[in-house]
Amino acid sequence: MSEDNWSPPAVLLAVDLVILTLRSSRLQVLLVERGVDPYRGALALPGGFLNNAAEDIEAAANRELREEADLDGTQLHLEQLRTYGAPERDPRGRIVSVAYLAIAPGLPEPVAGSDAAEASWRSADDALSGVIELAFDHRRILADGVERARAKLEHTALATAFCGSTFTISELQQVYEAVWGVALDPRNFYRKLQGVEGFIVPAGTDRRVTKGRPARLFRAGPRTVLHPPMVRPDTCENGGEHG
Amino acid sequence: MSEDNWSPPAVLLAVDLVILTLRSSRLQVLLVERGVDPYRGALALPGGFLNNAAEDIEAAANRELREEADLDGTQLHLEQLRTYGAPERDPRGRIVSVAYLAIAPGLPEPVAGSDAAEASWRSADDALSGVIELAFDHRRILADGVERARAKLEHTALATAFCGSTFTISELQQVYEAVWGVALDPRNFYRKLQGVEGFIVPAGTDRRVTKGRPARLFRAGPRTVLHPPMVRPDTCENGGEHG
DNA sequence: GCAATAGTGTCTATCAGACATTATTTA
DNA sequence: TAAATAATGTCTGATAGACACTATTGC
Repeated sequence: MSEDNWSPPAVLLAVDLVILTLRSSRLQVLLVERGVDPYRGALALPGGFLNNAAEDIEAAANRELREEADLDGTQLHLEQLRTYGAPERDPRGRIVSVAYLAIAPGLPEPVAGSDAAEASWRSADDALSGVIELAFDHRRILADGVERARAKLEHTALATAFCGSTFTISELQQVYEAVWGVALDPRNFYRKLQGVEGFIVPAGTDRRVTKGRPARLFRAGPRTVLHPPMVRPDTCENGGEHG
Repeated sequence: MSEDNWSPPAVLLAVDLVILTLRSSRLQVLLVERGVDPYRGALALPGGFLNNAAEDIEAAANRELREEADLDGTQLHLEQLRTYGAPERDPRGRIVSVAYLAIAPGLPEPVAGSDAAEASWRSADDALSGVIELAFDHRRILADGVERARAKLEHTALATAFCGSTFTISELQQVYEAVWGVALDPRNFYRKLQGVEGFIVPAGTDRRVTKGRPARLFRAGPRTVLHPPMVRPDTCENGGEHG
């Protein structure tokens, strides 16, 4: 089965980042314009190769987050998503990419002139539907990232990662509505949220003033796993309905 | 930031398999005894390097499934679990491993003399608790695999992958009980299962004869996503953690 | 005052959890 | 007959979904 002088093949390892945020109540993803072939000029997920053979993969993800998006990985949610390694996924050769999912609070457009000058926030829906074309298999990676975020909103407190350190309940509702792509009843949402102990905790007596009555401010609570979960409304998916 | 003659470092890519099954109503995992250094003689997850630079990663997982476990990947559930790439995880050098999770129906002990002669089913609990020591970071990989299986039982039809082509409702209940490590009420379980349309469908008029009244046989239905989900009983968990 | 948003209450269908009962087999 | 397991039924507390109402701001 194995020859005497067989030795395992080496591959190039890259990381790609699905960085999601909420801007103007829409789910957006950070994309960069490629400056080199292949796919020069096309949009792609931020990412790059390991710096050296000793660099940890998650450290590489944090480094790309800083270099390409000007974001601090210690301040936002970052988790490994999945590894993509089809032999033909990159025309340059055998490149295996470990994708990471990052969730950031709403941020301004990356500043021109910075390291992240080529990066810009784009509509996640446009990228998913193909209105915006992505290089390589990045559309698939994005789809997996968005689906991961959707699923984790249900049973973890991930939604707070889309918000600043303090937020109102309606801001949190906008996160759920934008990521899930559904409309939620504010009153039921309010009641449900208050019922899950430790999900959100009051943040002092400050209020957020906009147009109507000022809203109370909260911050993320100690609970990360939601019990019972938030329920995503039936979007008549999959094999059917229910009994 | 990048030197002119910089080139990305290469790494060795391996796959590791978390193969779970149910034997005697216990969750078990397939482990192999290592015949070579490092960790010679210790138990480890089945796995190995890519055969060549053109081999697809999932194909490599299927190949290892066949070579090391004598299992046919097309007949059982196989999904990518996670990638492990800490620089020091393997004393031989920089080896990045893509772990896969496989779920198999209850099977006999691998036959001595076959390619899988070194493999044997072991208690998943023993391996998780440290009673059985595993090589490398394989205990962590196993823990992630078991947790993935536990979570997926809740909102997918994965449980049927632990059973043969036909099964009884109580057999399916044993899957949930063994993987979750809880006791479930047979009557509520029965009612719940029948209520989720498309999860399981009757398989003819045959019955499974054991001791008491013969049980109806079912097979997996078309539905893969459970709506509403099966609910894992409160095991007074959480305060904070995440992966 | 009006418009707008925040926050609370109430009803109801559904469902999970507890537990009783009947049915069908082997020994 | 008893023992064992399968299958069905009933009650109850919790809750998701629908929707009406009150509260507090800016204009």
